[in-house]
Amino acid sequence: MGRSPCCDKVGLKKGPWTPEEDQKLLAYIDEHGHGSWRALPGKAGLQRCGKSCRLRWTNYLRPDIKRGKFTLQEEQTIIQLHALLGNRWSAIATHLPKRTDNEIKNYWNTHLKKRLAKMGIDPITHKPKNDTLLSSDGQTKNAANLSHMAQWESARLEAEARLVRESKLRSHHLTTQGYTPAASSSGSPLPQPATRSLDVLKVWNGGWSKPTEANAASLGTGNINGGDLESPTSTLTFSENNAQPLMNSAIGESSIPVTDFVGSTSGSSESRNIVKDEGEHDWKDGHVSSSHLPDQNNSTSFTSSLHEMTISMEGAWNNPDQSLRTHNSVHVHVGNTMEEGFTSLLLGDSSDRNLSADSGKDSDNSTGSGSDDYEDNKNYWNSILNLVNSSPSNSPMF
DNA sequence: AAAAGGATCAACCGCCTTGAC
DNA sequence: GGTCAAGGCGGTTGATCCTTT
Repeated sequence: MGRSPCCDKVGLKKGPWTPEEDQKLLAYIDEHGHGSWRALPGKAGLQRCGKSCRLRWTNYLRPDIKRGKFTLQEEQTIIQLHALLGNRWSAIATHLPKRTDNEIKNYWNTHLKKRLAKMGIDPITHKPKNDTLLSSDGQTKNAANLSHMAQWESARLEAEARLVRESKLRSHHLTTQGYTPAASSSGSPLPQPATRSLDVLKVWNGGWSKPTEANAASLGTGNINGGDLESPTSTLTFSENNAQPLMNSAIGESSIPVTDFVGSTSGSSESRNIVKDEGEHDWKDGHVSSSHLPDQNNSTSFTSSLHEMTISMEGAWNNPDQSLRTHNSVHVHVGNTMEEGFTSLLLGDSSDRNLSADSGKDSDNSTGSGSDDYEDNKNYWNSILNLVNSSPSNSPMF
Protein backbone atom coordinates (compact mmCIF):
# COMPACT_ATOMS: atom_id res chain seq x y z
CA MET A 1 0.00 0.00 0.00
CA GLY A 2 2.93 2.23 0.56
CA ARG A 3 1.48 3.81 3.59
CA SER A 4 3.93 6.05 5.32
CA PRO A 5 5.13 4.83 8.67
CA CYS A 6 3.74 6.44 11.72
CA CYS A 7 7.19 7.29 13.00
CA ASP A 8 8.49 9.11 9.98
CA LYS A 9 9.07 12.29 11.90
CA VAL A 10 12.71 13.10 12.23
CA GLY A 11 13.90 13.18 15.77
CA LEU A 12 11.56 10.64 17.21
CA LYS A 13 13.31 8.25 19.46
CA LYS A 14 13.29 4.53 18.89
CA GLY A 15 14.58 1.61 20.82
CA PRO A 16 14.33 0.71 24.46
CA TRP A 17 12.40 2.95 26.76
CA THR A 18 14.11 4.69 29.61
CA PRO A 19 12.62 4.86 33.09
CA GLU A 20 12.09 8.56 32.59
CA GLU A 21 10.03 7.97 29.49
CA ASP A 22 8.05 5.31 31.25
CA GLN A 23 7.35 7.72 34.05
CA LYS A 24 6.17 10.39 31.68
CA LEU A 25 3.88 8.02 29.88
CA LEU A 26 2.50 6.58 33.07
CA ALA A 27 1.91 9.97 34.59
CA TYR A 28 0.15 11.27 31.53
CA ILE A 29 -2.13 8.29 31.11
CA ASP A 30 -2.80 8.29 34.81
CA GLU A 31 -4.08 11.79 34.59
CA HIS A 32 -5.66 12.03 31.20
CA GLY A 33 -6.03 8.55 29.84
CA HIS A 34 -4.36 7.79 26.61
CA GLY A 35 -6.91 9.41 24.34
CA SER A 36 -5.48 9.66 20.88
CA TRP A 37 -2.24 7.79 20.79
CA ARG A 38 -0.94 9.88 18.00
CA ALA A 39 -1.45 13.06 19.96
CA LEU A 40 -0.22 11.63 23.22
CA PRO A 41 3.55 11.92 22.76
CA GLY A 42 3.39 15.63 22.20
CA LYS A 43 1.15 16.22 25.16
CA ALA A 44 3.19 13.97 27.39
CA GLY A 45 6.49 15.42 26.32
CA LEU A 46 7.77 12.25 24.75
CA GLN A 47 9.90 12.03 21.65
CA ARG A 48 8.16 8.88 20.58
CA CYS A 49 5.56 8.06 18.05
CA GLY A 50 2.10 7.25 19.26
CA LYS A 51 2.37 3.70 18.17
CA SER A 52 5.46 3.20 20.24
CA CYS A 53 3.69 4.69 23.24
CA ARG A 54 0.74 2.44 22.76
CA LEU A 55 2.90 -0.64 22.55
CA ARG A 56 4.89 0.35 25.58
CA TRP A 57 1.73 0.85 27.53
CA THR A 58 0.01 -2.25 26.22
CA ASN A 59 2.88 -4.62 26.66
CA TYR A 60 4.68 -3.28 29.66
CA LEU A 61 3.32 -0.38 31.64
CA ARG A 62 -0.29 -1.33 32.02
CA PRO A 63 -1.02 -1.88 35.69
CA ASP A 64 -2.91 -5.11 35.16
CA ILE A 65 -0.09 -6.99 33.55
CA LYS A 66 1.18 -10.09 35.19
CA ARG A 67 4.81 -10.81 34.63
CA GLY A 68 6.89 -13.79 35.39
CA LYS A 69 6.77 -17.41 34.51
CA PHE A 70 3.75 -18.95 32.92
CA THR A 71 1.95 -21.47 35.01
CA LEU A 72 1.19 -24.91 33.77
CA GLN A 73 -2.44 -23.97 33.45
CA GLU A 74 -1.54 -21.03 31.33
CA GLU A 75 0.66 -23.19 29.17
CA GLN A 76 -2.14 -25.62 28.67
CA THR A 77 -4.53 -22.90 27.73
CA ILE A 78 -2.15 -21.41 25.25
CA ILE A 79 -1.50 -24.69 23.56
CA GLN A 80 -5.12 -25.60 23.43
CA LEU A 81 -6.23 -22.27 22.11
CA HIS A 82 -3.44 -22.25 19.61
CA ALA A 83 -4.65 -25.56 18.34
CA LEU A 84 -8.02 -24.02 17.76
CA LEU A 85 -7.12 -20.55 16.64
CA GLY A 86 -3.63 -20.65 15.33
CA ASN A 87 -1.48 -17.57 15.71
CA ARG A 88 -4.25 -15.32 16.84
CA TRP A 89 -2.39 -14.11 19.82
CA SER A 90 -4.76 -11.39 20.78
CA ALA A 91 -7.63 -13.81 20.81
CA ILE A 92 -5.61 -16.25 22.87
CA ALA A 93 -4.66 -13.45 25.23
CA THR A 94 -8.28 -12.78 26.03
CA HIS A 95 -8.29 -16.10 27.83
CA LEU A 96 -5.15 -15.37 29.78
CA PRO A 97 -5.84 -12.45 32.04
CA LYS A 98 -2.93 -10.16 32.70
CA ARG A 99 -0.91 -11.63 29.89
CA THR A 100 -0.29 -9.69 26.74
CA ASP A 101 -0.51 -11.08 23.29
CA ASN A 102 3.11 -10.19 22.76
CA GLU A 103 4.15 -12.09 25.83
CA ILE A 104 2.12 -15.10 24.81
CA LYS A 105 3.51 -14.96 21.35
CA ASN A 106 7.04 -14.83 22.65
CA TYR A 107 6.43 -17.62 25.07
CA TRP A 108 4.97 -19.76 22.36
CA ASN A 109 7.85 -19.17 20.02
CA THR A 110 10.55 -19.68 22.60
CA HIS A 111 9.10 -22.42 24.76
CA LEU A 112 5.92 -24.12 23.78
CA LYS A 113 6.61 -24.56 20.12
CA LYS A 114 9.83 -26.31 20.85
CA ARG A 115 8.29 -28.45 23.48
CA LEU A 116 5.55 -29.63 21.20
CA ALA A 117 8.07 -30.37 18.53
CA LYS A 118 10.01 -32.50 20.94
CA MET A 119 6.83 -34.31 21.77
CA GLY A 120 6.46 -35.24 18.17
CA ILE A 121 3.60 -32.86 17.59
CA ASP A 122 3.68 -30.38 14.81
CA PRO A 123 3.33 -27.01 16.57
CA ILE A 124 1.65 -25.52 13.56
CA THR A 125 -0.99 -28.10 12.90
CA HIS A 126 -0.99 -29.73 16.33
CA LYS A 127 -1.04 -33.02 14.60
CA PRO A 128 1.32 -35.85 15.22
CA LYS A 129 4.35 -35.61 13.05
CA ASN A 130 4.31 -39.27 12.24
CA ASP A 131 1.40 -41.28 11.14
CA THR A 132 2.86 -44.60 12.05
CA LEU A 133 0.20 -45.33 14.52
CA LEU A 134 -0.67 -48.66 13.14
CA SER A 135 0.19 -51.64 15.15
CA SER A 136 -1.47 -54.93 15.72
CA ASP A 137 -4.60 -53.05 16.59
CA GLY A 138 -3.55 -50.07 14.60
CA GLN A 139 -6.82 -49.72 12.87
CA THR A 140 -8.66 -49.11 16.07
CA LYS A 141 -6.06 -46.69 17.30
CA ASN A 142 -5.95 -44.88 14.07
CA ALA A 143 -9.67 -44.59 14.04
CA ALA A 144 -9.63 -43.26 17.55
CA ASN A 145 -7.11 -40.67 16.60
CA LEU A 146 -9.16 -39.86 13.59
CA SER A 147 -12.06 -39.23 15.82
CA HIS A 148 -10.05 -36.76 17.82
CA MET A 149 -8.82 -35.15 14.68
CA ALA A 150 -12.30 -34.95 13.31
CA GLN A 151 -13.72 -33.37 16.40
CA TRP A 152 -10.90 -30.95 16.55
CA GLU A 153 -11.28 -30.04 12.92
CA SER A 154 -14.92 -29.45 13.41
CA ALA A 155 -14.39 -27.46 16.54
CA ARG A 156 -11.83 -25.39 14.80
CA LEU A 157 -14.07 -24.71 11.87
CA GLU A 158 -16.89 -23.67 14.07
CA ALA A 159 -14.61 -21.52 16.15
CA GLU A 160 -13.48 -19.85 12.98
CA ALA A 161 -17.02 -19.14 11.96
CA ARG A 162 -17.97 -17.84 15.31
CA LEU A 163 -14.88 -15.78 15.65
CA VAL A 164 -15.77 -13.95 12.50
CA ARG A 165 -19.27 -13.45 13.71
CA GLU A 166 -18.24 -12.26 17.13
CA SER A 167 -15.68 -9.88 15.80
CA LYS A 168 -18.42 -8.08 14.01
CA LEU A 169 -20.63 -8.02 17.03
CA ARG A 170 -17.85 -7.02 19.31
CA SER A 171 -17.04 -3.91 17.41
CA HIS A 172 -20.30 -2.41 18.57
CA HIS A 173 -19.41 -2.84 22.18
CA LEU A 174 -15.90 -1.62 22.45
CA THR A 175 -16.24 2.06 22.02
CA THR A 176 -16.04 3.17 25.59
CA GLN A 177 -13.17 1.25 27.07
CA GLY A 178 -10.88 3.44 29.14
CA TYR A 179 -7.82 1.42 28.37
CA THR A 180 -8.34 0.20 24.91
CA PRO A 181 -5.42 -2.19 24.92
CA ALA A 182 -7.35 -4.21 27.39
CA ALA A 183 -9.77 -5.01 24.70
CA SER A 184 -7.39 -7.44 23.21
CA SER A 185 -4.97 -8.43 25.83
CA SER A 186 -5.80 -7.37 29.30
CA GLY A 187 -8.15 -10.20 29.81
CA SER A 188 -10.90 -8.05 31.09
CA PRO A 189 -14.08 -9.58 29.84
CA LEU A 190 -15.43 -8.01 26.78
CA PRO A 191 -18.96 -6.85 26.66
CA GLN A 192 -20.96 -9.63 25.26
CA PRO A 193 -23.99 -9.38 23.12
CA ALA A 194 -27.02 -10.43 24.98
CA THR A 195 -27.71 -13.08 22.45
CA ARG A 196 -24.40 -14.77 22.88
CA SER A 197 -25.65 -17.45 25.07
CA LEU A 198 -25.08 -20.44 22.96
CA ASP A 199 -21.64 -21.83 22.69
CA VAL A 200 -21.69 -23.59 19.41
CA LEU A 201 -18.91 -25.84 20.36
CA LYS A 202 -20.65 -26.95 23.45
CA VAL A 203 -23.73 -27.43 21.44
CA TRP A 204 -21.75 -29.40 19.00
CA ASN A 205 -20.53 -31.70 21.68
CA GLY A 206 -23.81 -31.84 23.42
CA GLY A 207 -25.67 -32.49 20.25
CA TRP A 208 -24.01 -35.72 19.55
CA SER A 209 -23.16 -36.71 23.02
CA LYS A 210 -24.84 -38.58 25.71
CA PRO A 211 -22.98 -38.61 28.95
CA THR A 212 -22.99 -41.62 31.09
CA GLU A 213 -22.62 -41.76 34.78
CA ALA A 214 -19.39 -43.61 34.48
CA ASN A 215 -18.00 -40.97 32.26
CA ALA A 216 -19.17 -38.20 34.45
CA ALA A 217 -17.58 -39.83 37.42
CA SER A 218 -14.33 -40.44 35.68
CA LEU A 219 -14.22 -36.91 34.48
CA GLY A 220 -14.79 -35.32 37.81
CA THR A 221 -15.31 -31.65 37.33
CA GLY A 222 -13.83 -31.73 33.93
CA ASN A 223 -12.15 -28.47 34.63
CA ILE A 224 -8.72 -28.70 33.25
CA ASN A 225 -8.17 -25.06 33.70
CA GLY A 226 -8.75 -24.85 37.33
CA GLY A 227 -6.20 -23.65 39.76
CA ASP A 228 -4.85 -20.22 39.52
CA LEU A 229 -5.97 -19.35 36.11
CA GLU A 230 -8.45 -16.59 36.30
CA SER A 231 -9.65 -16.74 32.81
CA PRO A 232 -13.36 -16.90 32.37
CA THR A 233 -12.67 -19.93 30.29
CA SER A 234 -11.05 -21.66 33.12
CA THR A 235 -13.60 -21.06 35.74
CA LEU A 236 -16.31 -23.09 34.21
CA THR A 237 -16.84 -26.50 35.61
CA PHE A 238 -19.23 -29.13 34.63
CA SER A 239 -22.13 -29.58 36.86
CA GLU A 240 -22.60 -33.00 38.20
CA ASN A 241 -25.79 -33.52 36.33
CA ASN A 242 -24.48 -32.15 33.16
CA ALA A 243 -21.00 -33.44 33.09
CA GLN A 244 -20.21 -34.05 29.51
CA PRO A 245 -17.56 -36.52 28.79
CA LEU A 246 -15.28 -35.32 26.16
CA MET A 247 -15.78 -38.22 23.90
CA ASN A 248 -19.21 -39.33 24.43
CA SER A 249 -21.73 -41.30 22.69
CA ALA A 250 -24.40 -40.29 20.31
CA ILE A 251 -25.97 -43.65 20.62
CA GLY A 252 -25.00 -44.53 24.13
CA GLU A 253 -22.78 -47.52 24.46
CA SER A 254 -22.59 -48.25 28.12
CA SER A 255 -19.65 -46.69 29.85
CA ILE A 256 -17.32 -46.53 26.95
CA PRO A 257 -17.44 -43.22 25.27
CA VAL A 258 -18.07 -43.41 21.63
CA THR A 259 -17.57 -40.88 18.98
CA ASP A 260 -20.07 -41.22 16.29
CA PHE A 261 -19.72 -39.86 12.84
CA VAL A 262 -23.23 -40.04 11.69
CA GLY A 263 -25.02 -39.02 8.62
CA SER A 264 -22.64 -37.46 6.22
CA THR A 265 -25.48 -36.21 4.13
CA SER A 266 -27.48 -34.38 6.71
CA GLY A 267 -24.34 -33.26 8.41
CA SER A 268 -23.08 -31.39 5.45
CA SER A 269 -26.15 -29.38 4.88
CA GLU A 270 -26.60 -28.44 8.48
CA SER A 271 -23.05 -27.45 8.84
CA ARG A 272 -23.22 -25.32 5.79
CA ASN A 273 -26.14 -23.51 7.21
CA ILE A 274 -24.33 -22.82 10.37
CA VAL A 275 -21.20 -21.59 8.79
CA LYS A 276 -22.79 -19.41 6.22
CA ASP A 277 -25.18 -17.67 8.52
CA GLU A 278 -23.74 -15.42 11.12
CA GLY A 279 -26.95 -14.89 12.98
CA GLU A 280 -27.68 -16.56 16.25
CA HIS A 281 -30.74 -18.30 15.09
CA ASP A 282 -29.09 -20.97 13.15
CA TRP A 283 -27.29 -22.13 16.20
CA LYS A 284 -30.55 -22.72 17.91
CA ASP A 285 -32.66 -24.02 15.17
CA GLY A 286 -31.15 -27.38 14.78
CA HIS A 287 -33.45 -30.26 15.32
CA VAL A 288 -33.71 -31.80 18.68
CA SER A 289 -31.73 -34.93 18.91
CA SER A 290 -31.11 -35.48 22.54
CA SER A 291 -33.24 -35.26 25.58
CA HIS A 292 -30.41 -36.08 27.83
CA LEU A 293 -29.05 -32.63 28.30
CA PRO A 294 -31.63 -30.65 30.17
CA ASP A 295 -29.43 -27.62 30.66
CA GLN A 296 -28.74 -27.11 27.07
CA ASN A 297 -31.36 -25.01 25.51
CA ASN A 298 -33.00 -26.63 22.59
CA SER A 299 -30.57 -29.49 22.70
CA THR A 300 -29.40 -28.41 19.36
CA SER A 301 -28.15 -31.10 17.14
CA PHE A 302 -24.93 -29.99 15.73
CA THR A 303 -23.66 -32.32 13.15
CA SER A 304 -20.46 -31.14 11.71
CA SER A 305 -19.55 -31.18 8.14
CA LEU A 306 -18.29 -34.63 7.47
CA HIS A 307 -17.13 -33.51 4.14
CA GLU A 308 -14.79 -30.97 5.63
CA MET A 309 -13.71 -33.36 8.24
CA THR A 310 -12.92 -36.00 5.74
CA ILE A 311 -10.90 -33.66 3.64
CA SER A 312 -8.98 -32.51 6.63
CA MET A 313 -8.34 -35.94 7.93
CA GLU A 314 -7.35 -37.30 4.63
CA GLY A 315 -4.81 -34.59 4.42
CA ALA A 316 -3.52 -35.31 7.83
CA TRP A 317 -3.59 -39.03 7.78
CA ASN A 318 -2.30 -40.77 4.79
CA ASN A 319 -4.25 -43.85 5.21
CA PRO A 320 -7.13 -43.68 2.83
CA ASP A 321 -7.91 -47.34 3.06
CA GLN A 322 -9.04 -46.83 6.57
CA SER A 323 -10.61 -43.51 6.13
CA LEU A 324 -13.96 -42.66 7.46
CA ARG A 325 -15.53 -43.02 4.13
CA THR A 326 -15.71 -46.73 4.41
CA HIS A 327 -19.13 -46.43 5.90
CA ASN A 328 -21.65 -43.76 6.34
CA SER A 329 -21.23 -44.05 10.03
CA VAL A 330 -18.07 -44.80 11.85
CA HIS A 331 -18.03 -45.66 15.48
CA VAL A 332 -14.80 -45.48 17.28
CA HIS A 333 -14.12 -46.09 20.88
CA VAL A 334 -11.82 -43.79 22.67
CA GLY A 335 -10.55 -43.42 26.12
CA ASN A 336 -11.28 -40.77 28.59
CA THR A 337 -8.10 -39.61 30.15
CA MET A 338 -7.67 -35.99 29.48
CA GLU A 339 -6.27 -33.93 32.22
CA GLU A 340 -3.86 -36.47 33.43
CA GLY A 341 -2.48 -37.04 30.03
CA PHE A 342 -2.13 -33.50 29.05
CA THR A 343 -0.55 -32.47 32.26
CA SER A 344 1.94 -35.22 31.85
CA LEU A 345 2.62 -34.12 28.37
CA LEU A 346 3.37 -30.66 29.54
CA LEU A 347 5.46 -31.36 32.52
CA GLY A 348 8.84 -30.29 31.39
CA ASP A 349 10.27 -30.85 28.01
CA SER A 350 10.75 -34.16 26.41
CA SER A 351 13.90 -34.82 28.32
CA ASP A 352 11.93 -34.59 31.51
CA ARG A 353 9.08 -36.55 30.26
CA ASN A 354 8.54 -39.91 31.66
CA LEU A 355 5.27 -41.00 30.29
CA SER A 356 6.53 -44.34 29.23
CA ALA A 357 8.75 -44.99 32.16
CA ASP A 358 6.42 -47.53 33.62
CA SER A 359 6.36 -49.60 30.56
CA GLY A 360 10.08 -49.35 30.17
CA LYS A 361 9.81 -48.20 26.62
CA ASP A 362 12.00 -45.80 24.84
CA SER A 363 11.08 -42.38 26.04
CA ASP A 364 12.26 -40.65 22.92
CA ASN A 365 9.03 -39.51 21.39
CA SER A 366 10.33 -37.79 18.37
CA THR A 367 10.55 -41.02 16.54
CA GLY A 368 8.32 -43.10 18.65
CA SER A 369 5.14 -44.77 17.64
CA GLY A 370 2.83 -47.28 19.10
CA SER A 371 0.83 -47.18 22.25
CA ASP A 372 2.58 -44.36 24.00
CA ASP A 373 2.29 -42.08 21.07
CA TYR A 374 -1.23 -43.17 20.67
CA GLU A 375 -2.05 -42.35 24.25
CA ASP A 376 -0.23 -39.07 24.07
CA ASN A 377 -2.04 -38.00 20.97
CA LYS A 378 -5.34 -39.11 22.32
CA ASN A 379 -4.83 -37.16 25.48
CA TYR A 380 -3.65 -34.21 23.52
CA TRP A 381 -6.78 -34.02 21.46
CA ASN A 382 -8.89 -34.73 24.46
CA SER A 383 -7.41 -31.81 26.25
CA ILE A 384 -8.01 -29.48 23.36
CA LEU A 385 -11.57 -30.54 23.03
CA ASN A 386 -12.05 -30.28 26.72
CA LEU A 387 -11.05 -26.68 26.57
CA VAL A 388 -13.67 -26.17 23.96
CA ASN A 389 -16.19 -27.86 26.18
CA SER A 390 -15.29 -25.76 29.13
CA SER A 391 -15.32 -22.45 27.34
CA PRO A 392 -18.04 -20.23 28.66
CA SER A 393 -20.75 -19.09 26.42
CA ASN A 394 -19.60 -15.54 26.80
CA SER A 395 -16.13 -16.34 25.72
CA PRO A 396 -14.97 -13.85 23.18
CA MET A 397 -13.41 -16.75 21.44
CA PHE A 398 -16.24 -18.90 20.37
C1' DA B 1 38.31 -15.72 32.24
C1' DA B 2 36.82 -15.20 27.74
C1' DA B 3 34.60 -16.35 23.54
C1' DA B 4 30.80 -18.53 21.17
C1' DG B 5 26.37 -19.83 20.69
C1' DG B 6 21.68 -20.02 22.24
C1' DA B 7 17.67 -18.14 24.56
C1' DT B 8 14.79 -14.49 25.76
C1' DC B 9 11.90 -10.61 25.12
C1' DA B 10 11.03 -5.67 24.24
C1' DA B 11 10.27 -3.14 20.41
C1' DC B 12 9.67 -2.24 15.58
C1' DC B 13 7.66 -2.92 10.93
C1' DG B 14 4.22 -3.44 7.72
C1' DC B 15 -0.24 -4.83 6.66
C1' DC B 16 -5.13 -4.97 7.70
C1' DT B 17 -9.47 -3.29 9.58
C1' DT B 18 -12.45 0.14 11.12
C1' DG B 19 -14.67 4.43 11.44
C1' DA B 20 -15.14 9.24 10.21
C1' DC B 21 -15.66 12.40 6.67
C1' DG C 1 -18.30 4.61 -2.67
C1' DG C 2 -13.64 6.58 -1.96
C1' DT C 3 -10.10 8.37 0.98
C1' DC C 4 -7.62 8.94 5.05
C1' DA C 5 -6.34 8.58 9.92
C1' DA C 6 -5.92 5.71 13.66
C1' DG C 7 -5.67 1.54 16.05
C1' DG C 8 -4.84 -3.38 16.10
C1' DC C 9 -2.43 -7.45 14.97
C1' DG C 10 1.13 -10.82 13.74
C1' DG C 11 5.80 -11.45 12.08
C1' DT C 12 10.34 -10.22 12.73
C1' DT C 13 14.44 -8.04 14.57
C1' DG C 14 18.09 -6.96 17.55
C1' DA C 15 19.94 -6.09 22.09
C1' DT C 16 20.79 -8.36 26.19
C1' DC C 17 21.30 -12.17 29.19
C1' DC C 18 22.56 -16.89 30.04
C1' DT C 19 24.91 -21.18 29.30
C1' DT C 20 28.41 -23.90 27.47
C1' DT C 21 33.00 -24.81 25.99
